[in-house]
Order: sequence, then C-alpha cells, then structure tokens
Amino acid sequence: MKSEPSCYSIDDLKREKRGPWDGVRNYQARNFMRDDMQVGDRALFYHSNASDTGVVGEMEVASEAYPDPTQFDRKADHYDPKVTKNNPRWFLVDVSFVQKFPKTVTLHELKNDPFFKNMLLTQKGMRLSVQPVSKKHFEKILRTALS
DNA sequence: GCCAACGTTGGC
DNA sequence: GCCAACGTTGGC
Repeated sequence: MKSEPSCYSIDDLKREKRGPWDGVRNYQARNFMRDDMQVGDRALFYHSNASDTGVVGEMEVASEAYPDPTQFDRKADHYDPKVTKNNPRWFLVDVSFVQKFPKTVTLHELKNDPFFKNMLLTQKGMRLSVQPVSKKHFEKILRTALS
C-alpha cells in the first residue's frame, strides 16, 4: 500500500497506531481493499515520491472494508461530488501499525533482484497504489529488511 | 520540476 | 463506442 510520506508516512502510522487508509480514488485499488482484504492480513507500507522510495514497514488490516468518509466531505481533498451517502463509490480498510523496518527496502533493490522480477510493483508503468503481494515476495522483503 | 504511463471524461 | 483532451501518479 503506497503513500507519499509528505502526506502520510510510516511514522505517522506508528504514532497513531491505527488509521483509515483513505483517499484512494482508483477502482482497481479500491477493489483490492474491498474484495480481497481480510482482518488480520499483513500489508507492506510503501513510500512513494520519497527521498528513499521503497518499502518501509509492515502493517495489518484492522477492519472490513467500509465507505471512505472523505468522499462525502466537501472540504476534503478527495471529495467526490458524484457520490451520495446511499451510493458510496470509494471504500477503504483501517490498518494498524506492526513495525517500521530498520532499513528501507528500496524500489531500486527490488528492481535489481531477479527474485522480484515478476512482482507487480517492479513492472514498468505500475502505479497502482494498492496491490497484492505474493507470500514469497512478502517474506523475502521482510527478511531483507530485518537482515 | 519534468514527463511517461495511465486513468477518466465527455463530445460526437 | 471511439478517442482526444485532460488529470494524476510517481520515478527520476
């Protein structure tokens, strides 16, 4: 799950312990949260547009999917004038902090390791902000981060 | 800040 | 339904 650290970082989540992953306005990303995530699933926190772009920590899915409240909020950055309370379009899950890695596993590292060749994240033009990670990739990233 | 790669919108 | 124009993402 990607976020620009200037907007919301792993340190913000560490401080807050738990929070809604709001602001996602892409159908595919929404579908992954709404349809494929379950409470207790692990997720990776990725810093995009950062000085050190890459995976910075681990979190846990802490809620079922529910409508993103910011879509109804006229003053929110991601307000969507086309939705109504009875007909929400955007969904999110809450996430809770698990750990911040002692070192970032950078996008550069992932792209340079053939093991991650087929990972969605490393594909050209891939900018989906919420995307699935295979177990083997997830575990290798954990091992790399903690080694 | 640039810009390539996507995604969305809306005229037709 | 096509596709040009526009908006966004995100690496660099």
